[in-house]
Amino acid sequence: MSPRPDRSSEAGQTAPVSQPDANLVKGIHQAVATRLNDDGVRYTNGRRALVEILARARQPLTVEELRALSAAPQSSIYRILAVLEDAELVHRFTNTNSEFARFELAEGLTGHHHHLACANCGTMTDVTLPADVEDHLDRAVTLLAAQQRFVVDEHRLDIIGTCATCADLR
Amino acid sequence: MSPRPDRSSEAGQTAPVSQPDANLVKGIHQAVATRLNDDGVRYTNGRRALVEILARARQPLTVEELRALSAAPQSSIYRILAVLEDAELVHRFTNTNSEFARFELAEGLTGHHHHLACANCGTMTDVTLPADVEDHLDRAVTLLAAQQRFVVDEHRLDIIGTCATCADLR
DNA sequence: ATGAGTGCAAAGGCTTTGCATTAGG
DNA sequence: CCTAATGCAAAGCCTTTGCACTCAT
Repeated sequence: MSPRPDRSSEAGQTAPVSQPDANLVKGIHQAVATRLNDDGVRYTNGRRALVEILARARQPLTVEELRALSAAPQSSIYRILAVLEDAELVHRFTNTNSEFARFELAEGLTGHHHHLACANCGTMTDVTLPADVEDHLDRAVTLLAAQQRFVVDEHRLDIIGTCATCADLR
Repeated sequence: MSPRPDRSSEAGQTAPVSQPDANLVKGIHQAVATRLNDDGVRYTNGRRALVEILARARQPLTVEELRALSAAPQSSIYRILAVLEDAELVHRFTNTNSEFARFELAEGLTGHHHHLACANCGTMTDVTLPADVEDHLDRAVTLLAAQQRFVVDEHRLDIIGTCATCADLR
């Protein structure tokens, strides 16, 4: 009668921090700096370091994963994430599997995308739908919502299944 | 620097338990009974009562909302939900807003649908996309995933915005 | 009778917060 | 200098669990 998936074993493959992509990352830092500055909030080393990690990741990360990559204590990580979330620079959510929270840079910084979520190892990777599909979907969603006088702000699509790595391990 | 939305005030409008729809509900009980029986699990009064509430709701409910509608103690609610989740009769997830968990009957019982999630009051309501849009999306998703050797199991689409009630209150 | 199910209260585990210290402008 | 930011440890809060009791078969 397993109540909830075991959290400790759920990390799956280690969190990837891929190749530099220096220009893109630099641009993100710039945007974050500007935004925080406008908000009268300091862009300190600790905050810059976390943004760097999030910018290089190709996927939303958990606090545990961030901790493994960041040297900052948990409380600081949570606090920095809260600051960035308030500034709408970071998006926080929890996977369908209802494990712990995951964090990613806001779409304003990374562009609109969706997630491939592996039901086995829990990892998520970013994906982008073809523009025409996205348009089609967007129009349908707006129309549908309007019927209920619901004003659409955004949509989030998660694709759940089994990732290649987990499939290979079987 | 609001870290997380305040949980206590988030209930929003009270959880709706709409008109009977007796036949549909009866069918759901039937399906649940069969499934649990196959699993060698008893369909007790407490469990039946919870399923009844979920079946009548037009939306995923939190434990707090279930509690308000159910008379059973929290621990039993959580335990019953865990049993139903294990039997794949209930789906558990947490809203983008990262509040507490929400529960709904599995799509096997209710049919495939998506959610209109109000960013203000936190309530969610079920919606269905036109079949052609759903098809278009489904094909694109499968294709996209295949490129990464990701095997799609299902997809979940949440539409975030402001519900009519909250819009009126402004 | 006998094991599954239920209730209560206590424990767990991710997340938040108070307070003293450090660092940024 | 002076306020914002950080670190540590303690507290919070949703959720889970141990144990005794009850109910269904």
